Amino acid sequence: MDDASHQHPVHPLPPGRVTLQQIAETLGVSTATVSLALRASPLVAEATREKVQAVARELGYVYNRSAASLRTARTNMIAVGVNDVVNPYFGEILAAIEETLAGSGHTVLLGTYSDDPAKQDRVLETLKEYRPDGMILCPANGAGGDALLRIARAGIPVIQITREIEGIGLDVVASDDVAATRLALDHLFGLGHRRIAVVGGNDTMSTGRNRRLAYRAFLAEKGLAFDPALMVTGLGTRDTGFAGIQALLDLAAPPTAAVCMNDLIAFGVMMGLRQRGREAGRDFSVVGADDVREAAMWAPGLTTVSTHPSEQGRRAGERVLVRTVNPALPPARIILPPTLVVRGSTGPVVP
Amino acid sequence: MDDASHQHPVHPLPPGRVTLQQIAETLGVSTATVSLALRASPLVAEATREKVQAVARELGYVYNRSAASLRTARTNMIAVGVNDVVNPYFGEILAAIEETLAGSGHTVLLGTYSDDPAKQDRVLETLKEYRPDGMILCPANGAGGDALLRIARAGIPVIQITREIEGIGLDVVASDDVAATRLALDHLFGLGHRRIAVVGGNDTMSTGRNRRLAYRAFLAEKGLAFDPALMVTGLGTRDTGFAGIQALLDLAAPPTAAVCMNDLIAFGVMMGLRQRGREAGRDFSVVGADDVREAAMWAPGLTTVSTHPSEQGRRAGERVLVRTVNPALPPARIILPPTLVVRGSTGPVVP
DNA sequence: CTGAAAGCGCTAACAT
DNA sequence: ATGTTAGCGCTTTCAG
Repeated sequence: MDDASHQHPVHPLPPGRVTLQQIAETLGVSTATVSLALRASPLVAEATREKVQAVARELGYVYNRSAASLRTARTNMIAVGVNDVVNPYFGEILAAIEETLAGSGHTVLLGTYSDDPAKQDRVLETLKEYRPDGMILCPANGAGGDALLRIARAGIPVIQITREIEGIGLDVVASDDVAATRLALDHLFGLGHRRIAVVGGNDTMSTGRNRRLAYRAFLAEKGLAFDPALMVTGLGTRDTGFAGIQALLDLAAPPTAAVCMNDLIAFGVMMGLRQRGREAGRDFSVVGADDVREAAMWAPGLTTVSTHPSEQGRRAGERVLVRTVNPALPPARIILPPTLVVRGSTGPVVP
Repeated sequence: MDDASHQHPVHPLPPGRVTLQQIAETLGVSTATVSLALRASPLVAEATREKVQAVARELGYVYNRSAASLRTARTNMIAVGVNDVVNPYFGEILAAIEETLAGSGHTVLLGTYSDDPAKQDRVLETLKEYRPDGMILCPANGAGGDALLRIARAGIPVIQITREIEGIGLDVVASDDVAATRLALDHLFGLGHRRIAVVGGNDTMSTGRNRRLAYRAFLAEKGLAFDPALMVTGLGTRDTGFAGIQALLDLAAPPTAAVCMNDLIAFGVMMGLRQRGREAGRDFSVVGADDVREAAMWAPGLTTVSTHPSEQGRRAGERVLVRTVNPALPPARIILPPTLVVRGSTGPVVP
C-alpha cells in the first residue's frame, strides 16, 4: 500500500514547505523533541539537538511563528504607531525603539496615520488583529482615548509616547512640556527679550496644551502682557514656521524672538527670516524643540530644547517589554527632563 | 451537569479572549457561518451577517490573524529591511512603502541593520520566520546574495530597493546610477568645472560601483585625466562629506567642484566649506544625490540629482503585491530615470 | 444558506 | 531523555 498517496486527501495549500513534522519523520523522533531541540532546550540530549539542527538546516526548515503564536499566545511583535516616519523626530524615536526591541528578540510592526484620528483608529484596529505583545503609540492630534483603551482592554499593553491622552491610566513616556517651555523662555528672557512669540501647537494635543499654558504662566510671572497675536497655531511642519514668522513680522509691534513647538517649525522660521533679509541669532532669536540631528547642522545652528527623542524611544521600548512580562503593573508616567542646547540662533535683543 | 466546568480540561493560556467559537455559541450558529459573516461573504444571509457582527462588537471580538495565517498561509505582512530609518532617504522610502501597502490591507514589519552584512543576515532570518507575504530590502553594503536567495527559495517574493546584488535574478526597483552621475557631471562641466571630485561610495555596493565607473567613463570621454586623490571613499553620512572636503581642499591642486553620493554627504561638504570660510555655489560647487526634503531647505539650496525615493518606495510596494499574486513572474528591473534639480549650491567655476 | 469536520504547524502537559 | 496527545483559532471543503 502506497502511504504517500493517501496521507493528504486534500492539499489546497502550496506544498513543499518544511515543517517540524518532516524533520521528526526524517529522524524517527517525535515533533516534541524536534521542537525542544530547535530551541536548544536542556531537556533534550546534546547529540539529538545537533542531529535535529543539522537536518533542519539541510531541509531548509523555516520556523513558523504564526503557528507558534497561535499556540503560545505571544507573537514577539511590538506594534508602533506614529504619525509620520519622514519627520526626523519620529524617525529617531522609531529607530531607537526598533534597536531596543531587536536586542530582546522582538520585531516592529509599523503603522502611520498622519495625525488623522480617523485613520489612527483604522490603523490601530488592524495592528491589534496581529496580536502584538504590546504597542507603542503617539496619539494623533485630536484623538480621544477610546481606541487606546480598547486595545488595552483587549489585553495588549499600551505605551503612549511623546504625547498623552490624559486620565486614561495608560503608561506614558514623554518629555516635560512645562519645563521645556520654561527653559526656552528663561533663556530668551535672560537675553533681554520681552516680546516673545510661540509658534505652532494647538490645544487638541497634550504637548501643545501644556506648553501654551506654561507660556502664559511665564508671562504672568514676569508681569508681561499676553498678546494673542503672538501665539501662532499650527501643526509641527516647516510650513507652519515659514508662514508664522511672516505674519509675526507684519505685526505693528512684532516680537523679537520666537519659541517653536518643534525644530521643523523653527527651521521654517529661519527660512522665513532669511527671505525677509533677516538672520536668526542676529536680528531675531529662534528656539526650537526636540533637537533632531539636523538642528546642529543649520547655519546658524539652532538653539533648541532637547526632548531626547532617542531616549524616549529606548525607554518606551524597555517599558513595553516590562509590561509584557508583568501586565498588572500600575500605570507609569515616565517624564524625561528636557535640556537647553544653546547654538547660534539666539542672541541678545536688538532695539 | 455543569458543562462550563468540564469543557476545558486544561487552560494554561490567559482566558477571556473572545473567539469565533464563542460568537457561534452565543448565536447558536456554526463557526463557519460566523467566519463568513465577519468577512461579509455573499454566501451568508444579510440578516445573519448583521446579527453576527453585532454580537462580535458586543463581545469585543478581535480577529486573530495568527490563526487565520496558519490556515491560509498568508499573513498580509510585508517585511521591509533597510539600513537606517533616521536617514531621510530611507525614511522617505519607508513612508512611501507603508502608505502604498496600507492601501491594500498590508502591514509593514520592520527590520534595520546599519549597513552591517552580518546583522542583515540575522535580521532577515528573523523576518523570514514571520512568513511575510513578501519582502522589500535594501542590501547592506558589502552583503552577498545568499541571504536574499534563501528567502526567495523559501517561497517569499523579494524586491531589492535602491541597491542591487547583481545577477541573482531578483526584482529591483532603483534609480539609474549611470544616468544620475552623467547628469551631475554634465551640469558641472557646463559650468566650466574641470577638476571635479567624487565624494562617498565604494566598490562593495552596486550604486557606488556604477557611479564611480560612470565618473571614470565621463572623464575619459571628455579627455580629462583621472586623479585618484579626487575620489573619496566613504559611507553615505554627513561625516564622510565633512572630512572629505577638508582633505580635498588640502590638496596641492584642489578640485573646484564635487559630486556627492548622496545628499547627506553633500550637506557635510557644505558645512566643511563653511568652516573653511568658503561658500557652496560661490567658491565651490556641490551636487548631491537623492533630493531628500532637506535639500531644498538649505541655504544655499542643494543642487542635486533626484533619485525619487518616494517613487521608488511606491513602485516597490506595488511590485511586491503583484508578485504576491503571481509568484512565477520573471524578474524585473525597474530603473527610474533620475532628474537634475538645480539650486544654489552650484555655479560657474572661479579661477 | 448553514453545519460538520478536518487540519494549518506548533507547544505544553503528561506519561513513560 | 523522548513520545503521546490535545488543542491554540481560524478557514475550507463537502453535505445537507
